[in-house]
Amino acid sequence: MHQVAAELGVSAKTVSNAYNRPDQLSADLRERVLAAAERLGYPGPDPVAAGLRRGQVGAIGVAYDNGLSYAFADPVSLELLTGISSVAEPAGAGLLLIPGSADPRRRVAAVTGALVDALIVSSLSDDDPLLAAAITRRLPVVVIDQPSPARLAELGAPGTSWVGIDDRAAAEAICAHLLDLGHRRLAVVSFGMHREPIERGLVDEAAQRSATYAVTRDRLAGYRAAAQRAGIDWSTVPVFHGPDSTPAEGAAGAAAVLAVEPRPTAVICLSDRLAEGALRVCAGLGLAVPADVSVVGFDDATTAPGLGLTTVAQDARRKGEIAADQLLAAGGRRAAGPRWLDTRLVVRGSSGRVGRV
Amino acid sequence: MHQVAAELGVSAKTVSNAYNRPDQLSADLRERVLAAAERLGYPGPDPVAAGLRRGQVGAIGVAYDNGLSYAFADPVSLELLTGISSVAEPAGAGLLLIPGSADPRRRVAAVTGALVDALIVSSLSDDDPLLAAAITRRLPVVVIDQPSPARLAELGAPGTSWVGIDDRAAAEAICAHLLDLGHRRLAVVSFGMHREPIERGLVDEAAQRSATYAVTRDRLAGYRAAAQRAGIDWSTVPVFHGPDSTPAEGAAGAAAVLAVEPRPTAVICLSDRLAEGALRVCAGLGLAVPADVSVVGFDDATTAPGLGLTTVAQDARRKGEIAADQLLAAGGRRAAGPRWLDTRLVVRGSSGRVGRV
DNA sequence: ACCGCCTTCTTCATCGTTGAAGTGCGACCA
DNA sequence: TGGTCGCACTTCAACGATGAAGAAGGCGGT
Repeated sequence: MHQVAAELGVSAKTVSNAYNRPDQLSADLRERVLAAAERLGYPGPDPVAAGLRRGQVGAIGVAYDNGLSYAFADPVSLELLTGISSVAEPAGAGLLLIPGSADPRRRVAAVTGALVDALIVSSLSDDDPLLAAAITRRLPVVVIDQPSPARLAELGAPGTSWVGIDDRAAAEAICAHLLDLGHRRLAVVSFGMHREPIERGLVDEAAQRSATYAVTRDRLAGYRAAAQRAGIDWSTVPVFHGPDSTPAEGAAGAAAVLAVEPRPTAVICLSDRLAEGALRVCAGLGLAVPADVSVVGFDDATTAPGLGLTTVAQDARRKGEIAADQLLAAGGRRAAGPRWLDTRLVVRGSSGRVGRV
Repeated sequence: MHQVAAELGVSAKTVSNAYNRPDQLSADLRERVLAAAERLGYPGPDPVAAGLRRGQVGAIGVAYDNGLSYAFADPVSLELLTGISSVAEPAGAGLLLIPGSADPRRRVAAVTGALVDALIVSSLSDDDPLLAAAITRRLPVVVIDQPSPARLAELGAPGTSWVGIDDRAAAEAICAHLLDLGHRRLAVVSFGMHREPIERGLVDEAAQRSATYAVTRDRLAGYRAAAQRAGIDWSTVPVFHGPDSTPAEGAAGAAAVLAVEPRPTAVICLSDRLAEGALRVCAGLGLAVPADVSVVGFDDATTAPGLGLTTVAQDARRKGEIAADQLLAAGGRRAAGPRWLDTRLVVRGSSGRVGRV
């Protein structure tokens, strides 16, 4: 920049203005500056330096629990991203997808070193150091889904907002739906309970309660509450747990719980992706849905209507929009209180009265 | 940072080292520095300033022709993103999704102002000013798909690499497949030809040739070449053109071309997403596929097997991997030559011999 | 003729770091 | 006992820009 300025015998500030404040100099001089820049191979003001000086960089960071390829594969997190970008994009803000890693140190370093004006963190376990790192940066932060607002309060993060749903109540509702249909032999297929993956398999109530993913914990608690209210002994309900929310895990889980005798009449999956795998397994076993087994999911993902899946709808896109709005409005300075979005039971063909029709 | 240094009576550099080079100071002092930082509310070294000083920021920018929500909706661009992140993420590099905009000035500004070490630009029209902006920045740049290497050479962008496929040859192959099956009455459903959307509708050969999206132009040229070689008068082939590559546009296009008399026996879609819409329309019209009409797509997207769609497979994920590799290896300093990936005809149930079986 | 104002540019200081090179000092070795 | 080494830290000088405030000149109004 100084070279260009020297070339024309003007000040560096004038070159700067040629790019950022065209009204601050004559059109003629501006032309000459731009021409000289071209000639000297000056690529224009360095955004990093400008960002330093201005104190903002025009980007929002997005950090996930899982890796990026997972984020791109999961319909719900795509909805989230879509929501975020639908607000950020018109505002001219970029989205920095922060690289994940199994190594907590690298995860933290990526958040610490991200060149962003604000952060959205999503779906972290209660003990994820990534959250602390985000808070330490003293940037506006919005947490989506988990950890829960309660946990945030514990961490003493006053500048941190939260958006999510009442997972427990939503889970209760869908379980109640099955109970209303007469189901008494339930089974659950769950996704991850802890950051450190524990063994795939059936887990007892104590383990369920100790899940460090709030969403997992709350949904399980919701199912349990509804079941117990209906007089079901929860210890007889097989709860299978795998690390991820993928159809493959859902298939593995469904296969495991459907092997239990007496066979459950309803399989409750913690997500639609798990349910997708469960439906596949039912088909493979020759079990009719819902005549032999009812299968329900969670999320009402884009795939759910096609699968005819009974599920709980939550508006992931809206979550993203709200989070981004939060950060862009008022520069995200003021943290809003926790924001609970509505959920809605969506009954489709995968759930029905117990027993052959 | 200086505050923390002053508090302890050490130099600023030592504080810096406490964060970045733990081996450069005693563990004891490091502890004290970190404690003092905590006490004073120092959030650790500012990544922007560090980025300025170091000359790199640990992020790769990704700029699209379309907006971000489109990128998240399209299976092929998701594959691309997955490929990019599968390489960038383990390397600890973030992905900055650069906001799109209908206004070219904003598009350009977003690229000019992005805090990144390198850029991946994808699917731009030949005349998109975004590309020039990317090149001007003198960062390593990889272009995916379009503009073509020829156009890049024209622009005189020596530091710019390219990854893509031979769209023309691939298009020729799938058209030849239909011709081999005996089809003589072809129709084409195309996505965008120019950045500035022109009216939806049928377009003649001159318009087809003048498309500024190289991919569109080349695929159309490929279909045409194969058809003409088989003695078909291309001017009799209805080519419908809509702005986007979505099932909705595919449906609109298919409806339009299937209304032409005599009705085409094969509908060639420029993408699997368009073909998805075309298949829906066929079903709606009561036309059996492939007995009444063959439908083919392009891309072999993740949705294609489920649709039973005959298509041309291209490895979008691999493109992303190569692009990211290119930029991370050797700091992307050296631009590699153009890199053509293979394509492969994938025959499924949506194409068959002409006429009722 | 004088004043004030606008336009157009300049000066100055600063944003917060970190590479490269330097200093002081105890330890180790012959 | 002198010399060399390595550790732990410091000094210096950028990295490249831009906000705030200031100065020169021209111009219109009274």
